[in-house]
Amino acid sequence: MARINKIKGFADLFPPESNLYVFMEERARKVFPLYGYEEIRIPVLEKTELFARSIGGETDIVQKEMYTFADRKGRSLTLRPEATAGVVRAFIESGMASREGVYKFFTFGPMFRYERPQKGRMRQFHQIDVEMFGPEHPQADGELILMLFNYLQELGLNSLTFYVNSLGCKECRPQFQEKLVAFLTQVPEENLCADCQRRRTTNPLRVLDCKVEKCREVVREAPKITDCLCEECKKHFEQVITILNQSQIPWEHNPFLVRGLDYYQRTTFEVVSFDANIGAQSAIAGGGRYDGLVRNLGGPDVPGLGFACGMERIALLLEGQKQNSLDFFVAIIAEQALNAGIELAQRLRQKGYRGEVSFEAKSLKAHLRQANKKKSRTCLILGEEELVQKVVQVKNLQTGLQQSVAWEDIEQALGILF
RNA sequence: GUGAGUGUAGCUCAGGUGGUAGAGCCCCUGGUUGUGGCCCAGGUGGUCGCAGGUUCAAGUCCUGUCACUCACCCCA
Repeated sequence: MARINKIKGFADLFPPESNLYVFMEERARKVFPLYGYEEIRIPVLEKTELFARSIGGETDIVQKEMYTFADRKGRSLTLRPEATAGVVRAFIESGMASREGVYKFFTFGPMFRYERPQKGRMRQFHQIDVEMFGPEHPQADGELILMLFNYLQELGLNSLTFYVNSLGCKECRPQFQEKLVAFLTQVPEENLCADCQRRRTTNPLRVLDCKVEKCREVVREAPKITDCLCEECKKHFEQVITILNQSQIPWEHNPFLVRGLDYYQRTTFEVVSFDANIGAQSAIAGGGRYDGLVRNLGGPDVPGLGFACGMERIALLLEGQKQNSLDFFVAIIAEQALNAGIELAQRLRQKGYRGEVSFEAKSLKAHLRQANKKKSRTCLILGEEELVQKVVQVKNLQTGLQQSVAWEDIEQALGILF
């Protein structure tokens, strides 16, 4: 029979790799609640319109990257390409948006984008998503970035850079865009790459983070958004910076940081790694403030901000870290001892020890090889003699020391023999 | 959507000019009638991505096709 394989850009995760994901989730559950965030669960599938309206109809995500299907009644549904839209929808739909206060949530799960896969980019990928609603204060932006920093440290990640920028608001951004367009139109065509020649009319902000060298030269002379901010935005940005400085976050102002989703306002940020292992996709997290979004999706005018971490990319940085190991491995060398082995193992598990029992009697040599391979700390040997005397041989696989232990003392012995 | 590269054992890969498949690792067994990791010996395992074509003969040459990888665009 022909085999059926997984579809392009989707992955099966097995140990040891899967352990990295467990680790990231575990640390998220540890760190985020320290700041008052609670975990939520929301659907993976939403009405297509939700994404078109929140992310922006002209963005690449909506234009060419969405997994969109018609359901059995012909309604257009889309697998979420990012989490924020769904969280905002749920926030409004639950009625929470209409009650005042500060709301803090985090969630994680799969996202879907129809792109050509490459290193650090999958069609089904996973994000850890954090959202906060309510505060308009710059301290909220600052603390959010601080929490992200804290979380990444908790994962053991160092040498990261936080790029921070402000995109202005509805008032000042259009003014800046005008200036930028004016500047770009007087640049000789041959000084820009083909993409940017097109972009300077369709999406001028994107020219700012083009990677082509000659474009970057042009951009160096271009007007900077942070020089064109209105008073309010400028003050906001300065206060965010104050928090970043007092928190000793390794941050840099990147005036060319433009995010690909339309809903961002004011603060935006991105965390990048220069680790060789991560490939060309160096951004491991990104986010910002999206003050108009809740209203835009039919809710009240509640400010919001948040970020997402790309788990696949972080996994590349963590690679090979987490290896599961056992506390004991029960080697059964006599058929009659199989059931006693199960019983013994069960008692140890009730004390919190992790271990496995062999389900078939084999040579002791084969068992020890296996125990060693599974990186078990000890091997419990159960054969004919032990069965008769109601004892078990406990061998410490690190030291090689071994001793006979009565069944009723096994829990205690395992504690000592570590 | 664009470009480049790669498909031979579970994994990493050898296989000038065509002559009907190899190594290392892994796994299993034995060397030690019940003692692992090192060493030694042996063993399991392959429709050479798939389909056509050329040829007495194709892993090797030609055509097509599929898959994967990396990069661009863009994003986490």
